[in-house]
Amino acid sequence: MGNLKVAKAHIRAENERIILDAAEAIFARHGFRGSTMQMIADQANLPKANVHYYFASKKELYRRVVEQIFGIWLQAANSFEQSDNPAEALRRYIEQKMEISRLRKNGSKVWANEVINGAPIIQDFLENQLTEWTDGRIEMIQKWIDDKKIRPINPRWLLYMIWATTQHYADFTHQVETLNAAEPLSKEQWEDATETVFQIIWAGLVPKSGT
Amino acid sequence: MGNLKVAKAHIRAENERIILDAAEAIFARHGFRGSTMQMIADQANLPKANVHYYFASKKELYRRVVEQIFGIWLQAANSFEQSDNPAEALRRYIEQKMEISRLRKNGSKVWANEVINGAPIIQDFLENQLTEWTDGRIEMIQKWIDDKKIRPINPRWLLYMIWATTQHYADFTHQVETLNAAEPLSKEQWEDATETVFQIIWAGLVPKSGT
DNA sequence: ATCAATCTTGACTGATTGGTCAACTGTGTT
DNA sequence: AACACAGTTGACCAATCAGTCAAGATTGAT
Repeated sequence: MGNLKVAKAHIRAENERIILDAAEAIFARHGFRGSTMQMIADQANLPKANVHYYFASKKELYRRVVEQIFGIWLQAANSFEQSDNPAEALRRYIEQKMEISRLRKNGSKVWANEVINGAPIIQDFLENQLTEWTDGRIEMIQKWIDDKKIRPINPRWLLYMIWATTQHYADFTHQVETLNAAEPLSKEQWEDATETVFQIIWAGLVPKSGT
Repeated sequence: MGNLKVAKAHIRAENERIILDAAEAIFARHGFRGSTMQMIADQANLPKANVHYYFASKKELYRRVVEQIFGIWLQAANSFEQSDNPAEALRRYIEQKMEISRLRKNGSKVWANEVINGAPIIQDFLENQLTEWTDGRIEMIQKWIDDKKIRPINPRWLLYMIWATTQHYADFTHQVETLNAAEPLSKEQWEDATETVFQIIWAGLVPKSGT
């Protein structure tokens, strides 16, 4: 009796995963309106009607994709934990965000698309979780400043700088690769870029020296 | 005789401008597929058929919008001229790019949208003009490094950092404003953000001191 | 006044697409 | 074997939208 539900739930969970992954890829490449349920169905290797069996509407499917991305984003955010060693905290956060840009390009692109278009779907996320998280980190950075661990700059602009720089490698992958002789960045290039981003920002925060 | 053509050309030029501006605003908010010719026509206060009189197809209109943006981008690029004073050149370039982010949000958003989606329309721009320009600037930055005017970093990642950081304020306006109590950034905030971006990057490039 | 050219516009059309539906399949339980 | 129920699927429909068209308005030159 319970077995039946579990077995069925397993199929459901698996198909939902397949469809969500397909949808993320399609939404990333074509945006919300540019993606069709048929494209997503093809990407998932399922008939369109079957996609609608699992997700009532295109909007619902999109919302699920964006929610999933926000979850990953928050996870990375945690790597930026309370710490009185700014260099370590910043390094960890930048590395984490660059890693997400490398491995979860599609998610980042969907998120960017959503925000560029005024966040019609996930405005509540921005207003609640994101605002709360940002305020917390700003306080933390301010404390570093008060303790003279870094130079006095506006913490908010620093955060935006880190977000922008790291996400650039996901959102603008196409541009980055075009400027890299149409090749994806190699492992070495990713590491070098990450290190450079950290080095410039960190040296920019502390007048004395690097690392 | 010539007069006729001039008079007509004037009307044409004016209407084309109105439509291009309207299209830029609509494409920025809704992306290519999300925008309808009807929306653009309404924004321009013209009947839809009239828009089609000036621009044969939606794609052509879009291409014209993107080309216009690329022109502005190149113009800013020129402010980053050959100079053996890195601090001055960088400051000028960052200020210019932040100014564009402030005044030409829509253009930047359309560009971002286009690149995120794999640049289906303007791939040739990326491959030619952008590649050429980028290579030139990289050489220039490398020279600064060789002359020990700035620390040895990979010039390419520095350029991406500047692009990403400055364009963030245009592309992610909605997020920035949500995190600013739903208010646009004030004149002072724009100036402060610009100065902070420059200060961090510049101090990050030169271990010795600021400015 | 006449004419030719540009410009304007409401009405229409063919193609696309989100979503529905009813018939069907497979599986595990009794 | 009979049944219940999750899952599958092709065919269909109503809405939307890019683009067309043909009839008319405007303008300026002669």
